[in-house]
Amino acid sequence: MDWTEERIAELKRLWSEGFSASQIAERLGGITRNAVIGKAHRLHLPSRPSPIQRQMGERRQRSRPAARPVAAAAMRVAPVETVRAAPPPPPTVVAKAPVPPPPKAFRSGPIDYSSALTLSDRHCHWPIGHPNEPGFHFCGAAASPGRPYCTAHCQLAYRKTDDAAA
DNA sequence: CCCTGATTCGC
DNA sequence: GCGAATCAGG
Repeated sequence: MDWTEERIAELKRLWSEGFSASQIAERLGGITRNAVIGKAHRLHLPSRPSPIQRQMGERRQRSRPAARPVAAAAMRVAPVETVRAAPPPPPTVVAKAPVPPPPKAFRSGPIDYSSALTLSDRHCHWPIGHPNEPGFHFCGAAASPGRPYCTAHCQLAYRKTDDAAA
């Protein structure tokens, strides 16, 4: 894979939005996180503080999950059937959501997820982008143990408050 | 072990 | 310039 203008732009965008190198690598496809990091380094992209701590400590990097779009897109893309399993509630609205949404439910459905990652249970199922848009994909980062989302998105989806120390 | 980004260095 | 291997770390 060569670094086209588009890919570089995407790299810069995702990198600046706080996505991990592996996330970016999967998003761009065909490259490893090493390649991403190496390229980012060469582009003189600002380095991020400390990898993990950033996820845990801050939650500024919202990634606009497709809460409603899923349903809307489903209607256009294909007959809705099993897609209704709503993706995680929007960060701003999830404030007091008592129970998290079902994990993998929204993985299956009429929507063409060909662009989505091949997610294992260990990877984040947080939808990113609009299901009907080209760039749509699932987060794909390492998920928290026993959870469908990565640490960053878990906070948005579950609104945990008991792991302040963690 | 899982993961993270940073750096090195042969290509 | 590229990125695998490696390093240093949570």
